[in-house]
Amino acid sequence: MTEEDADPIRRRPGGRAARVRQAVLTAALEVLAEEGVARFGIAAVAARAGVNETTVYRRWGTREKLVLDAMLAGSTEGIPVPDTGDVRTDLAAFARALADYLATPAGRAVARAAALSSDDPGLAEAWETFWQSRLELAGAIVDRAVGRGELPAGTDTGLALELLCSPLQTRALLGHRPIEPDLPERLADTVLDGLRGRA
Amino acid sequence: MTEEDADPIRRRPGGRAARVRQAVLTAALEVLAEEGVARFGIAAVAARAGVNETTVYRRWGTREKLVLDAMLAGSTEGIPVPDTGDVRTDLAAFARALADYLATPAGRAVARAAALSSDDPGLAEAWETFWQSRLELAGAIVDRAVGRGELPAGTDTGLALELLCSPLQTRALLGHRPIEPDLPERLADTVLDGLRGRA
DNA sequence: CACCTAACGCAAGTGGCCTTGCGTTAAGGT
DNA sequence: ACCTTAACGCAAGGCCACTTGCGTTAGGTG
Repeated sequence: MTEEDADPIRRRPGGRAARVRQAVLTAALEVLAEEGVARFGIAAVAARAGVNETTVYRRWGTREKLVLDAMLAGSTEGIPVPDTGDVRTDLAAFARALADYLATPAGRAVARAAALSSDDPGLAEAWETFWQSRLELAGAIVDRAVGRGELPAGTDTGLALELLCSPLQTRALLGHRPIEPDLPERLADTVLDGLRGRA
Repeated sequence: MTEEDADPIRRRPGGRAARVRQAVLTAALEVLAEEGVARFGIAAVAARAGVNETTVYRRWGTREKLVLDAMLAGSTEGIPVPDTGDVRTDLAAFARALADYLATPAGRAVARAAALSSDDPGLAEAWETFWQSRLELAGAIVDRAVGRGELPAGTDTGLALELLCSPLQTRALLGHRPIEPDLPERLADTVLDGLRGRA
């Protein structure tokens, strides 16, 4: 059974609706990157998308839901996950890519938006899946290292990535303090030593 | 020379002004803990403090400044910094205390508020000093360990605390995902091994 | 092609956040 | 005790996010 057939109302995923949706989401990402989360408003998004304000309110309801949907839709291009055959190189490169992304207006906006809307249980769950999918991709770095014997068998992939990424995320969120160029590399080194234990 | 004398306007730190200030700040902390950052409003704070709305707006101006001031004023009681003579015990206890604090409504509110207002340069600087003072206190744990020879001489105190604390902060900020009971201890262990390097 | 209706545009209206002008209260000095 | 004025209360108003009712457009179907 398909879920579309279970829908009591006949939806119209065709032409105009899809066009409007795409225009609004891309406009939302642009406004988010330019104005920031605080000044992010439905009116600006609607104007840029060439769509009436009412339409946006009816389809998404609140700012938070719109931001979330825009993130999910625009998350096709993510942070690249390197695979050079060396854990240290991979982790350092990934940390640097994340740091660079968080330094962009869009990156800052994503982090802020998630922090904002994590009060709502429903939205929090959606963000959870968002982060989860991201972390699973990067988890391949650690898993491959375990397979090659570079890291012990019982290594906690999630803990490793949290140790590597959250310092960067925290600086971007609470942050004021910039990310030094050598920070990603130092993080990767320290985390690796920590995972290997006192060998 | 005292800085009060340099002020061109005669301030009145006495009786009523101080009473109003204290009432508003405590009311702000209460509303912040109960309603969260998103629903935090000047009207609710003024009503609870038994003060007119206008007074709050004139003294603080915006929500962000009020929240920041309330945090700074209420930061006298902070997270205790243990000193048991063992780094691992100290770090684990501190991480647990931080985790417990971030689990409370007030703790969540503090983190969210900081993430929200970090767009404004002036407020970001004020928050920076806030975090800085907190981290310096906890830095004593690492410094003492270096003095005892438990950690190498070149240990980066700031990096150590960031590795220990930011995973917890990130979970509280973006988070949905609860902090497991054993997470603080595992963080302390892994970070310690990382700092000691491949010895 | 003709019909149905989901989805959009338009415009008026609501409520909450924030500002402003003016009169009143009380702190602090003489 | 008296005066000055910082700080507060009150009330009116502006601004902006958000809602709602209704008419119109255009996707989808027989």
